[in-house]
Amino acid sequence: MAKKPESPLACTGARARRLTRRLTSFYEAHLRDSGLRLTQYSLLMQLEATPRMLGELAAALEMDRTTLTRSLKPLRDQGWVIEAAGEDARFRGVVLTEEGRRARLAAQRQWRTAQFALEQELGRDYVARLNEQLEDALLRLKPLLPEEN
Amino acid sequence: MAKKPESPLACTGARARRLTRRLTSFYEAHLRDSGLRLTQYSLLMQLEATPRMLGELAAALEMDRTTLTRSLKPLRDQGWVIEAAGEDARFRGVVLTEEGRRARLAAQRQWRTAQFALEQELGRDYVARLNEQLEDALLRLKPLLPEEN
DNA sequence: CTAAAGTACGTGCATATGCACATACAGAGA
DNA sequence: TCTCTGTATGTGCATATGCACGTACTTTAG
Repeated sequence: MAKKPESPLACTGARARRLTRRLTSFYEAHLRDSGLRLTQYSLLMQLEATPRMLGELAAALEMDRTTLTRSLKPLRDQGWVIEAAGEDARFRGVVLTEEGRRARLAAQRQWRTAQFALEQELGRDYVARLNEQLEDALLRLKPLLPEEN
Repeated sequence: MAKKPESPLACTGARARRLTRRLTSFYEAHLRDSGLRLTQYSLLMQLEATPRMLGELAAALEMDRTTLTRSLKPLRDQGWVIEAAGEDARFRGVVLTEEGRRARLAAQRQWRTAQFALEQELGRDYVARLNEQLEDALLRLKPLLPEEN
């Protein structure tokens, strides 16, 4: 039994990237009116749940710390988020403003529309399974620790 | 039965993005020596298979055309790829150079290491299933067509 | 043949992503 | 108190991503 020749499509990472692109464009088509990107929406949701220090927030979202810093800028510019140093001046607290709360609420309605549309497209159960599969893969594939220097 | 409250994690798109980040960093940790990003590797593989016009290539990889243009630049700079106009000067053919072929081959070895490591981490069958699931989701979730103006 | 319509691409702009390096601040020890 | 070290964060650089808009070249209608 010869090994199957490798096709460029055999790459799990490439596939995941492609699916993510498609999903992102799907969600963002619905979020367009809110002026929020999908990432930004996730950010606002996370802040609503628990205001946090920047680093904590990055860990919760599992985003690179520096990516988060930059992702917050447009939200700051819109007045949806405020950053303030805590007692320990090294920390920067990130807080949702009242306007931010409103923006999040509006965006959430559109997000729901998107999620509903996705379930229409793929089937409610299919989406539920997909969520579980993604979640399970996340549980199994541990993030790489940055090299401890 | 009351509806479950929505958590920020309920979003399929956010989950997919997270998994993609993790997979990308996993693969790229292995590809590091080759100097290629995962996307660039996919690109070289695709070119090896069939040299194409830029637009065709973008469609094959399902990448935004303009993203592809920019992604080719570092490969051009490395001398791995050459672009040339065809008879119809509107088209630009993208061709792998001999050096590009060598780079691809070296990268492919490292990609294999990565894929193998992934299978070690998650189990061979699990990865196979994940691939199928991703592929299936891609088949079902059609890409959005840009608005026909 | 010439203007209009169509096709394939590139550029500018705004994020998203992560690494390497620099900075700011706090606590521990001399 | 004055480093030294550790912690939280910011910046520079190089892609990745996609939309809106502009450009170059071809084909087609008149």
